[in-house]
Amino acid sequence: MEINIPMPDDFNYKRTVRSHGWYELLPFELDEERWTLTRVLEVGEGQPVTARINAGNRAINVSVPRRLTKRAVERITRDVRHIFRLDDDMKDFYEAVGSDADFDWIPKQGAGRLLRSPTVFEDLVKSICTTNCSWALTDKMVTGLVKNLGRESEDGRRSFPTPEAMAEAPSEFYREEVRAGYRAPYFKELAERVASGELDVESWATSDLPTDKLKREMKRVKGVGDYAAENLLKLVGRYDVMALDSWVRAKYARMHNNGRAAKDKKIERHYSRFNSWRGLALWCDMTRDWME
DNA sequence: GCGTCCAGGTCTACC
DNA sequence: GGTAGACCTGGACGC
Repeated sequence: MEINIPMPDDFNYKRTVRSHGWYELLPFELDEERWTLTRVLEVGEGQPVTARINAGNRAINVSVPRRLTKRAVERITRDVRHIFRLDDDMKDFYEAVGSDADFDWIPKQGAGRLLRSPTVFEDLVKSICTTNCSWALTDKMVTGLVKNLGRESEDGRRSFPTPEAMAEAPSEFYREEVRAGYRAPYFKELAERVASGELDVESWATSDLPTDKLKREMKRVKGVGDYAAENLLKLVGRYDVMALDSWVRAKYARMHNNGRAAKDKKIERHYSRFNSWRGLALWCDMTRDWME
């Protein structure tokens, strides 16, 4: 069956899909020729469903291989809206960057929506998987989690594991199968805290806490330091943080500092005129050439 | 084939 | 609050 979800006029499907590396990590898969984004989604009690997503003229088209209940359709619609941030109001951001010659391409192209997972838990686990390793190892760790602990859809693909499924797996599994190394106990502990209800990470998406307090909360999770917390803050819609990592520092050096390393303070100053949008302006600047 | 470095960093102990 | 050293993995690189 097909589900059509209206999209805002300023929404750029391709820019959003390739807004950062998440589209390369299971349970996302991108067909770069057809621009079909495949994603295994949970629909509640029943078996997960493999959704094939593409963009039409005015709506996002979601194709699923079986007829779903009204409740399941509502859940998929909610997830797709969340993943592509269709409800984000980009007006203020576009106004902030639109009058700057180096950034006016952003509103013109409809960039700035960062692809995210259906749950904060998944974004959090994946953020930990990006720390202190190559992208190839991040991919390997996420693949290990999904293939071993995810629930199977009808075509054999798997969903992202729930906190409960991750809590049941022993620490050795994370070390030996997922190849998570020193992160192994962090995954186990995080999953147990979330599954037991002690830690509600989904509330971070709608939290009223100021950014610095929310960041402190996030950093109480083992394995989450400044970079991972700030990356996650961007994914929950807080753009007054930079999330500087070695990739951004190297890219900034190439783009704006004649190939020489720049101090973090200097990078922050470069985008400070965008105030609460500085983190998003930075990321758009760094990834401008991804679609050129 | 082997050793070293480091990648989309974080934790702990110590000052 | 700031910093040094340890920490898993695996690909790239030099020898």
